[in-house]
Parts: sequence; C-alpha cells; structure tokens
Amino acid sequence: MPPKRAAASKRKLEEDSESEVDAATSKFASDASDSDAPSTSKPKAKKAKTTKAPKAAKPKPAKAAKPINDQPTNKTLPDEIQFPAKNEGCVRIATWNICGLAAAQKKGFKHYMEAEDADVLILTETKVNNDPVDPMLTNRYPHRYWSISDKKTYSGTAILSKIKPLSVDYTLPGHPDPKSIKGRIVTLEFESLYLIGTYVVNAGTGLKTLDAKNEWNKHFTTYIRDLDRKKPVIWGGDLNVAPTEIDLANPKTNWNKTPGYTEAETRAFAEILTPPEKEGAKPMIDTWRKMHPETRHYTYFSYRFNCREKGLGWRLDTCKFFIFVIWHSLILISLFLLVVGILLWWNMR
DNA sequence: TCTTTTAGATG
DNA sequence: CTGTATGCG
DNA sequence: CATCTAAAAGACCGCATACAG
Repeated sequence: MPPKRAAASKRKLEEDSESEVDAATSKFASDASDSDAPSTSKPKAKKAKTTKAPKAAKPKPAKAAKPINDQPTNKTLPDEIQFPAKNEGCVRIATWNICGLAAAQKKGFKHYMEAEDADVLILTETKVNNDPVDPMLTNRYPHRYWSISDKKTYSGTAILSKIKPLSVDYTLPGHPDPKSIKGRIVTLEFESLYLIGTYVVNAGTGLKTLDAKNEWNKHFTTYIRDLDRKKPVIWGGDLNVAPTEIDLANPKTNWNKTPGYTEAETRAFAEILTPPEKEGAKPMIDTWRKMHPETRHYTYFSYRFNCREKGLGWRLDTCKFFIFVIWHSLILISLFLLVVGILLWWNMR
C-alpha cells in the first residue's frame, strides 16, 4: 500500500488514529466507510525540545535534516487535508483518538475538523477536565457529550453531533467498578440506531492491566448485545485491539506480549463481532475490513522509534456495526455504492 | 521498537 | 519560568 | 572456562501534571 495516507495525528497519543464512517439515508441508516487524514510531512527535525533527564548524558546523534519521504509526522497535521465529498443524504461518522485536545488543537485539529466535516465525531483520549466551550467546537456541533475521567487529564471520550440524540448514557451497565469506566464510553440513542463511542481499556505495559481490560470486555459484550436487541448499533472509537495479524506490522513478535494483540483481547473482540452460535446474537461487521479485506492499513503509530516513518503501525481505531434482518438489503446496496465510491476516490489520489 | 545486558545452556 | 520527575500509553 | 543464544532490561517519544528552585 502506498505510503500516502496516514491517520491524522495522535493516536493514543502515542499515536493518532482516526477513522470514519458514512451512514446512508437521512436518518442514520447503514453502511460505512473509513478513511484517514492525508499526509505530507514536515521535515523539521526539531530535536532540542524535550528537556530530557540529565542522566549519563548520551551522545545524541544529532540526527540531521530528516528523511524526506511523504510520511506525516506525529507532531503536526498536514497543511492541506482533503476527504471525499459527502453523499447527499448520508450521515458521516468519524472517530479520532486525539491524545489530548489541547495538544491536538496546537497541531491543527481545526483543519482536520473542517476538512472532514463529520456529522458525528467521536473523540477519544481527550484528556479534558471540563466540558470544552470553544466556539470552534460548539458552532459546528450543537450537541456535545463529554465523558470525563475522575483521574485528572486521563482518558476521556466525547461524541460531538450535529444531530440531536434522543438520549445519552455514560455508563457501562453491570461493571463492578463504575468509576474506572468514566471517560471511556458514550452511548447516543437516535431514532433508528444506537451509536457507541469508546476508549477501550489499554492492557498496559507488561499487560499489567489486562485483567481490567478483560472485565471491560466482559461487560461491554453483554451491553452491546442488549442494545442490539432494541435497535441497530454502530460502535466506534479507540478499540485498543488489533483484530487479526494483518492489523499490525509485526504480529509475530507482539503476540501475547504487547497490549492490543493478545489471545484474550483478540478473542474477546472476535466474539463481539461474531457471537458464538449458542448465544444466538447477530454478527457485527468490521466496516473498514469488509471493504478492504486484505489491505494493511494502520490508524496508530507509536511516538517512539520513528514508527510512523517506518510504517510500523497498528489498526486500532475504527467503526463497526450490527446487521439486522430488516436492514439487510439496504445495507448491501449502500455498502456496494460506498465501496465503489471509495475505490474510485482511492485510485484517483 | 530496538539495542544492550544478563542469564543460561552447551561442550 | 526552568528544570526535574512521575504516570500513562 | 569459552562461546553462542535466548530472555530480560533499558532507552525510547510525547502529553500532561506536580513540585523545587
């Protein structure tokens, strides 16, 4: 895959990521697509910025100039960002882990927001401590729902919408430690569907919080299936899991070692998408993967080790949705149209 | 993620 | 305001 | 004891905070 595109900036802050979905029909119907912000890099080698611990003072290779390739950096957004035009009557849903709203705004969050002009925007790792009142956000999105963690400047999930939801929920029902869930989930109920935005628990360095993540997965699975019995569900955000081996650059060396790609995490995720027979629940569709069955495309690049330039990334952020019998034909049709549109757009770039 | 250090197996 | 340190990812 | 190798340990980037001077 051509090096041309990459997610906007920040991902889990370690990175950035972003994905987008268009829902067809005026009321939030179906179908989706995903895309990322374009790139263009800034060859700026700004090195003397971090005040690093003194320590044994290491030589520091003075990395000069900087390789000029067309990869973006994690420190700034491209100056020019373009997205496919929105289809008339479609609702565009996008998600982006911004790793700090304040930092993202300094990097050019506004340019992304204007270029994408999503109708519904899911933001994760906002790290805000109060509901932002910036006109830049409030003018475009009259309806804003911020889930804020108890822990200062930690996690944080928000959904900004041009469409007024019927109801809003910030909880994960059944979870034994509700405080730990604050800042991680926002559910909006619309007339025809539910939209869930999540910043899923990170399994932690050395997998030290894998237990907490398993707890989340257990209750989230129940929750999403309960909602599914009532209305179609679209789920997006930082899902903090690389679903399969083609969703990260180095599957072998990371398997069961690095958070986001362990047996427990991938299995839990797979069971959300494809419930075991006995449960009788309906499957979900990984929309981006559905449209690009074999493409290796990542939404996150670690800040460390110049992973972005090297293309060493993970696909952790995306949107999924449930299929319902009633919606079946509509989804197939709109999905087909969307795929055609995306392919055309992709090839023309 | 990548490099260096340490521990451990082998002969 | 600068520097150092910690937590988190 | 010398040598190879596999596992463990650091260092690594960046955001945000707290605190010392």
